Amino acid sequence: MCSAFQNVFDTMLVAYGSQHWWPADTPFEVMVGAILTQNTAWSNVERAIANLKASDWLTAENIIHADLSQLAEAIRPSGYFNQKAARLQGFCTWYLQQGGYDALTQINTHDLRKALLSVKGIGPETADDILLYAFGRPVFVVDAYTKRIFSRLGLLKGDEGYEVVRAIFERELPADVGMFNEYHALIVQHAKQHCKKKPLCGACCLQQGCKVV
DNA sequence: TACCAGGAGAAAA
DNA sequence: TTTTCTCATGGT
Repeated sequence: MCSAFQNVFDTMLVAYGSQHWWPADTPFEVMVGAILTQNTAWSNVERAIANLKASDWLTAENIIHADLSQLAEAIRPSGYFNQKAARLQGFCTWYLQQGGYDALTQINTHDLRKALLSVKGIGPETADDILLYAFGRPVFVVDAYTKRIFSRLGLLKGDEGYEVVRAIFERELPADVGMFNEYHALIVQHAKQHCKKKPLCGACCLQQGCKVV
């Protein structure tokens, strides 16, 4: 099988190379980063994570015991800091109640996704970031870039909901963790390079080289 | 100055 | 059920 979605992946991989995601040292750091990056540029999240590391607050135990206002101050650069501080503590409370990382790895993907979505502040994209990049589950992460780029390519209508888009990608592609990891990272890289505002800029590899366009 | 960034939840219609 | 509003910093 060689779908249009496979062709887009091949084209971007040739253009940008392997992205080596997620940019984090531990699975727990992936989870924290996934919450902090909601509607926020990653460069701002990096500052917030550096502050957490400097305060030794990059563990679930230390986050829930941190003073909420001090925690908010540490993550201020990532924006929405009051909201995200409360959500980080809420997530970490749930995380420890579940028994931590090793206990969560025992749960099947469907149930783990459902459990993550039950946590306040964890929506579908954040849940899928965590499933794919922290737990290595074959889940396709959909973001605003995904909808924008694939709508312009004519592969999506553009008004589909999150779960519909996710189902399309997971139907069109093999359930391969390595590929899903790379695919989402390449979409982000592509969006940063090109096509932020224009309908498909001249330098866009998907316009010049992709067979589906 | 205005817009956008690796969203989510609550309130309003 | 669908749309709108709120949360907020930092770069362009």
